[in-house]
Amino acid sequence: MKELRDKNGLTEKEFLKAYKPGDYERPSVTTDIMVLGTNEDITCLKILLIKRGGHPFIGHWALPGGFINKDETSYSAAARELCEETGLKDIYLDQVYTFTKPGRDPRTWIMSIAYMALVSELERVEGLDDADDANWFDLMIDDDTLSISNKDIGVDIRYRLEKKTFRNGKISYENYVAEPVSSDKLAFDHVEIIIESILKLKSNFEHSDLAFNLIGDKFTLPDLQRLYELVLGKKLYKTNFRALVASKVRPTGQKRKSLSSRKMSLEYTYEG
Amino acid sequence: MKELRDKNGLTEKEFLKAYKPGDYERPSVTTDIMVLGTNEDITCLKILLIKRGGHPFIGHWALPGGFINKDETSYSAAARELCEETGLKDIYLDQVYTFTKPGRDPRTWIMSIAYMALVSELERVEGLDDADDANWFDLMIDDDTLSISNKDIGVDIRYRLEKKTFRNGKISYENYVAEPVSSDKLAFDHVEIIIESILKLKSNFEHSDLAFNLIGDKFTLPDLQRLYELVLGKKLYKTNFRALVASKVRPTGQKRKSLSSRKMSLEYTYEG
DNA sequence: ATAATAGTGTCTATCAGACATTATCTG
DNA sequence: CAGATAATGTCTGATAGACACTATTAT
Repeated sequence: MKELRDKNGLTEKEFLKAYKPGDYERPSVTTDIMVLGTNEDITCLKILLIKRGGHPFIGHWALPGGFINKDETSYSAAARELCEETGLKDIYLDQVYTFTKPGRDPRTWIMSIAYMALVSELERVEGLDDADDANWFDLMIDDDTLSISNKDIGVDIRYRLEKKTFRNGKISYENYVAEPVSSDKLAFDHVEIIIESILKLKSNFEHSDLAFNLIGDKFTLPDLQRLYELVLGKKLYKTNFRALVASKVRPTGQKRKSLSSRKMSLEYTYEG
Repeated sequence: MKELRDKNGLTEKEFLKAYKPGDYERPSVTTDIMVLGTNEDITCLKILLIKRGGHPFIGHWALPGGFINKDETSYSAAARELCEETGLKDIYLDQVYTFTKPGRDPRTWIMSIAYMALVSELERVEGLDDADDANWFDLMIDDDTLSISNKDIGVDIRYRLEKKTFRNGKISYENYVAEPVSSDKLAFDHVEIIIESILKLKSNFEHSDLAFNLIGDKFTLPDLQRLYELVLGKKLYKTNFRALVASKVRPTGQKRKSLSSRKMSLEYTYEG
């Protein structure tokens, strides 16, 4: 069983020794990372974008990311790029989807493995406000509009969303198609990456502990509830919300002001 | 805004015209497809594997799949490979995860975008039993063992599963690590692909209509329930199950024998 | 002092879990 | 006919949705 030979009479060892990768074309593969946080009072999601300094899409805003090296996984590449470009590390980072449509990058054949990163309020500010061309943007999404804006630098990128139904085997599912309605647009197919990631975040949010990556180590329940309401896009009932998270949190015994309401409230921490 | 020039003074058009992909190394990218079905009486999941005819892993069983071409998406590549290798088309096909660990292919740097395909009993048999080296295997998975076997051809591949906890940001999640316990093993990291895909199938199964891709157009409720029990790995109560699927199915008015029990039962169809 | 928010109590509709009963079918 | 399975009815406990009320807090 060990010394099987192929049609050329080679063992596996001999085959691998002689192996030369073919001459057919190969794609470049990048990671693109959607980094999400919230603003001070948890009223708005924030997304981190980088201004492109070279062609293509020069001057356009894009997701941070970069090419994957031969000796790393896509996860390590995403973590490395994130740290290099923003200083963020040890944060939540998860693979979302791989984008492969030919022509998605006008240069050449480039696939992108999309990741989603979540940062809490406390880590969020660090070293970014004055980074060369990185900036946090308000991200707002509802049933028919996606908007990415930053008043300070006068950027307002808007897409109109249209629901479209796709079939897959015997079942069908809905997805959004984005049409730009502002003169500013995101680079590449990064809108699609953002939409896909947001949908995944929403659908996992209620039944996982993802929320605790978007809030500090110590928090109040009103703040946590604001966060849930912000991501899910709907009001929740206080009592029901507290029952939902009761088993996940533990009171610290302290009190603190809620970030959202500026009122005193009991402080809690995540029971990991 | 249209005629931005980069540091070399080039417009985007000029840049793209002059663009030469760098000389740095690029990975090959394949798709691997986990095709799932069930046996005649819905007592066992079936997985489609192909026997490798060349190095590496010559003689080992592997997921069907192949390289992605420059002019197609990973989805089209998966659909194309599936049709070429098995004749299956117009079936459920969905991206699962992209595997990138260096060394996962002993030849060279190869990433794989994993897909999951679901086929119903009726389409399933078509043209495969005597395909060169493709075969359906019984797939069984529980908390500590994964087994892939086919009595007819005397194959019994087994892995011991160990739960391991990983951290991601502030939260932690569990995953399985597989150790082979049979002399036969799957090619490459295909065990990991199978485990990841099965977990995704299970977690989506209850709250989606995935099930209807694994059963014929017309079916009995007892059969549909067997399918749910098989995938979820637990007994369900008839009444509760019927309440769950009531809104998704419609009686045809006919009767037919259940595949699982061989008793007469009302026939239903999927209300897409 | 007042308006807003925190914390808690409770009522209800819904739904999953769990049996029980009767009808029907196969061998 | 006997044993198994189909179809349906109903009870229970958990939980999400929905308000109400009181205590606290910021301005």
